[in-house]
Amino acid sequence: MTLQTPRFPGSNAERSRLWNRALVLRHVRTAGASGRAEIARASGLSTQAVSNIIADLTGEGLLAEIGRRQARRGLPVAQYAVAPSGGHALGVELRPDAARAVLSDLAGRALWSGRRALAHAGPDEVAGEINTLRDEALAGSGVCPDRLLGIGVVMPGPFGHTGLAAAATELPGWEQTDPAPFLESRLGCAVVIENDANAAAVAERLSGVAQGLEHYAFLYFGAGLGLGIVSDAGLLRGAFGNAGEIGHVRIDGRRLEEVASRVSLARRLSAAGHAAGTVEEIEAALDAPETGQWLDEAAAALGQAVVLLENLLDPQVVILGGALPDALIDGLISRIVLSPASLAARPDRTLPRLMRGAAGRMTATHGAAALVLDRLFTPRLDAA
Amino acid sequence: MTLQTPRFPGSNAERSRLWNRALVLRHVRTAGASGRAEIARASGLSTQAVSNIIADLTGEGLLAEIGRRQARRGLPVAQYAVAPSGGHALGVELRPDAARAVLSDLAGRALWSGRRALAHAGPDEVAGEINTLRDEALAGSGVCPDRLLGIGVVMPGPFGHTGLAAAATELPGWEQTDPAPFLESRLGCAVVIENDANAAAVAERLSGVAQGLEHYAFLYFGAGLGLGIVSDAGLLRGAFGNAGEIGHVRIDGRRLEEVASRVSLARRLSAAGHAAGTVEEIEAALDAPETGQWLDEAAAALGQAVVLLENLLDPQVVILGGALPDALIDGLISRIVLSPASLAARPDRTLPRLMRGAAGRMTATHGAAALVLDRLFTPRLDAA
DNA sequence: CTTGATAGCTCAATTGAATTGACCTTAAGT
DNA sequence: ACTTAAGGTCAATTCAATTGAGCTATCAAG
Repeated sequence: MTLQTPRFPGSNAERSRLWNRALVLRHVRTAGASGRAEIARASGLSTQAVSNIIADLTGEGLLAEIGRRQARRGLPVAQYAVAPSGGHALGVELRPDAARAVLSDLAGRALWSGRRALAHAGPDEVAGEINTLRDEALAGSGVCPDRLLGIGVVMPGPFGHTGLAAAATELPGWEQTDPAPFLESRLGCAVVIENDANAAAVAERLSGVAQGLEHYAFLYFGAGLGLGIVSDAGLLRGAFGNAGEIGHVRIDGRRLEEVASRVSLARRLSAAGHAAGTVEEIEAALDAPETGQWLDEAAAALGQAVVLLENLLDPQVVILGGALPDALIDGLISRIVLSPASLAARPDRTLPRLMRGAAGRMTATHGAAALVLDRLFTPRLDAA
Repeated sequence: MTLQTPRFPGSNAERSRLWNRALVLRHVRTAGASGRAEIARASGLSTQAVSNIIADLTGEGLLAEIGRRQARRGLPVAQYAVAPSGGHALGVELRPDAARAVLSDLAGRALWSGRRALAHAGPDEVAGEINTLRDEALAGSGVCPDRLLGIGVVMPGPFGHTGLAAAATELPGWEQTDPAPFLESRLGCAVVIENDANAAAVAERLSGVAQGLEHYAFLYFGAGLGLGIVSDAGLLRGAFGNAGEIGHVRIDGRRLEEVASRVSLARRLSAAGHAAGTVEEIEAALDAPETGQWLDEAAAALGQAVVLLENLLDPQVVILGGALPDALIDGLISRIVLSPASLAARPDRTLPRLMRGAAGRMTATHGAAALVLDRLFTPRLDAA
């Protein structure tokens, strides 16, 4: 084995097993409780192979038999389902001033959540705070430490040096540090790093409105406007992990973020004398005329952006979500008029072109946990 | 085995072998002639596994020992390289009025090329003409029929029913026919279908300027303007295979295709009395003032489009190419002023942000053949 | 000119995991 | 009761990768 994981690693019996294990778990999760034969048909494996894998997984507590059902003829099928408490993931959302965390089980349910203020958001302090959050989460939920599959961390992007003006959201002190290996060595467990939009996109696939979808885009309202692209059932991350910087795209001569973001709404509201620093305050100003004006303007710009995404990426659907009240997302969706001159205006559509994300405003934190769980359910050749 | 190939098929010993074979071939092709030990290090396989695979591949004629080189100490390494005549691919570019074809060897060299006029471009006639082209190609080049790995076909997209106005380039009679399975059954060999931009993008990776790159976008000048997106070393195809419709994207209120395409240039030239129906005629009018005006306007629009792509996809580079004279592509590249407010304006770049494609104006036809070859060199679990 | 180190490679045995085919179990239809 | 259908287990086989011992060719040092 090389030290540097190659782009395409060689395959062998053990990696085949890992791949097929993920295949079994994924089928059980997405298609619901299933019997061996059904999983075998869906995966192309022999029933015997599925049997062996199921024996492993039940032994490890990841899978559980949930009874037998006599459907048609024949022997009643032994139904297996993911055991929610077979594994857990800690999702951490890092912001310059605080870290939020959620401990989630395999079913995606939050067992514990917490928050810690950050005086400085540099690598050392962050590692320490995540460590504390993990301890609190495990203690507070009674979860056994060796049932923690990994920690997902959502950081504000873009990562590395780019031509984009350093937004106020970027974390200081991380310029020289590659977050994933650093945190992995400090925390002693698997760490997945993503930006908020990507995490939100993954969360929707795991337990939101994008279940079963393989191609979609998620427009994420954070401080600015982010974009998570899922293509061929995987995240599109780009050469440096920074794909999806849609906020800086110019629509009608203005950066999309200036028109369609929480910051742009807050600016408009506070100019009119409303407090608009938090989601709650924004929610309180739902009926303000400024909110209506913002909706109209934002919807016009977003409409063009969505058609742009449709034409470039040919997704099954575009999802809107993030740290905005559901009512505002719905308001945007109802106001957005999508051009029929788009790839996506196909007559045989089954899904709407726009949907609202299901995860609500804790999307990013939940998404961080979802990143870890997603790895368990996604066949991969490259690691354990 | 299921009949429908599942999204993620199960893995077994035989599929592992196929995967690892592709891994070996890919290394030898991209890194040049190599010895067993080097391939083993790069792939993470044991030297023994590499030995066995090399024995297979040389037996099949796909790989050949090209001598031994004593570099440093130790036993001189037996160097292996792809045997160019070990396999061939027929690339076919379908247009409404004609089909062009190239027979290419494993090294990407064209051994034969030809063209047949099409009276009707419906499925039956096209299958017949491709059959004839194959026979002519094999006869004309002396290649053994069982050395033909497959046929790559480039068709004008978008495929299926979309909201885009049916361009004049679309082929009639294919509305009800899924091209790949239809042609596969008619031609009795593997068939790969793509649009022109995707094929061009793959061609650049196999033998052009994108060798070794895993993230890039190819702006393709065909009749209109197409976009091939390579992400994570694979084509981004979208839910219905139509990703990359950049021609319909609006820049400053106009469809990009109206400003930056061969058709737009031809319209401008012919309004000024120049013939501009073919690439040759366009080449003859290189110094016309209308050409200069077109270059300025097209470059301005393309500059915005490129920054858009950079921000959405975070590619290593954006490549321009297709059926335009090299001088015009170079003219565009030199005129395009890229905003520094872009993800791609990172200080540590090693590649320019824009490059000209290497394949010239037969890009699409060569790309069609490259599609077939690419499969041989790309590890895949899903098929033979 | 010998000797040791280094690197590449081969042979034979082992191991991991999937497949195959025979057989068992349970239920529905006749 | 008997047949059919469906799910599942057991044991043997097969495929392909790994492991470790041993061979070969070259360079470098004594």
